[in-house]
Amino acid sequence: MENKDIFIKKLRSSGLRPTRQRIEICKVLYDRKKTFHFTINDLSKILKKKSNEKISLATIYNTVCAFKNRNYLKEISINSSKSYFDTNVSNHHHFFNESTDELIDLKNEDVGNIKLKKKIPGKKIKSVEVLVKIQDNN
Amino acid sequence: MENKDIFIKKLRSSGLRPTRQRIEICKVLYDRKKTFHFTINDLSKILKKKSNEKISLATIYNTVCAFKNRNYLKEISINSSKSYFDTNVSNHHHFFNESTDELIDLKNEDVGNIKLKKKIPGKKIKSVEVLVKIQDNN
DNA sequence: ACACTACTTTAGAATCATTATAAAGTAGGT
DNA sequence: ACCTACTTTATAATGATTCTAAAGTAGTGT
Repeated sequence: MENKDIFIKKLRSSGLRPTRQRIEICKVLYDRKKTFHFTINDLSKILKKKSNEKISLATIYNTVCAFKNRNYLKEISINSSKSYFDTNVSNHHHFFNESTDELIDLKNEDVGNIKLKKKIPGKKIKSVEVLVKIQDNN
Repeated sequence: MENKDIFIKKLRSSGLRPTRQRIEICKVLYDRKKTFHFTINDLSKILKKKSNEKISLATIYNTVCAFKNRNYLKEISINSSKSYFDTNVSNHHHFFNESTDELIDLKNEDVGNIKLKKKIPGKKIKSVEVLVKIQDNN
C-alpha cells in the first residue's frame, strides 16, 4: 500500500492526525480512478463492507467535515434531505438525475463561461455553481 | 380585502380548497410588492405574529408543499440544514449571502445565457440553476 | 520503552427539520 | 341540513446531523 503513505502525508499536511479510521476513509474516497460522489450514508455502508474496522457514524461525520474544511471534499446540496459530497474539488458543475438521485460531473467547459453582470458592494464571491436537474424521458 | 378573492381563485384554480389557513398563508406570501424568500421557520414565525389564526406547523408544511407542486413557490436548496422558498417562480438564479443566510434574486440577464454543451441521452433537462455564494468582505 | 497531553473515536443521547398518523373539523355539492 | 371528501391539528415518528462525556491513541519529550 504505497497510497497509504500518500494519505498520511495528505492528512498530516493539513493538521489531521493520520488515524486508522481516517486512513480507511481515505482509501474508500481516494483510492480510485474516477470521481466519487456520495452521501454520508453511502460512505458508511461502503466502509462497513470494505473495511475491517468498525467506524462509528460520528467519526465519519467528523472526518468528512474535516476533509470538507481542508478542501479535500466538495459539498453539494441538492435537496434538503441530505448532503452530497464530491471527491472532485476542482471548480465544476453538476447534473443531478432526479430519477435515480445520482450526481454527475459537468466540466467547466461543458457549461461555458458564466459572466455575472451584477455585483453586490462589500461582498466577495465565494463560488458560482450550476446545477442542472434532469429526469428520465418516460 | 379584494386580494382575498384573488387568493381564493388562485387556490381554487389549482384544486386546493380555499381554507382560512391557506388564505392566511397566501396573505403573508403574496400580499407584498417584492419577492419573498423564506424558510418554513420564517413563515411560521410571521404567521404567529400577523395572523389571529393558530396555524399548525403540519399545515404550513402541507400548504407550502402544495404551493410548490402547483408552481406557486420555488424551492431552493442551499445547504442541508433547511430549504428556502421563493415567491418568484420565474426562471431565475440566486445569490446566497453566507454571512447572513440571506437569499437574493439574480435576474436571468444578470447571469447571461448558459449554453450547456453536454447532453445526456434519454434524459430531459428539468432546470438549470446558478447559485452564487457570497460573503462579507471582512 | 514510558509518560504525558492533546487530539480522536465512540456509543448513545440530543436536536432539528420534516413527514406520517389518526381523530376532529370544514367546504362544497346534493 | 346532510354527506363525503378534503383539511387541519396535535402528536408521534423518522432521518440526518450534532453533541457529550468517557475511553482510546498519536506524537512529543524524557
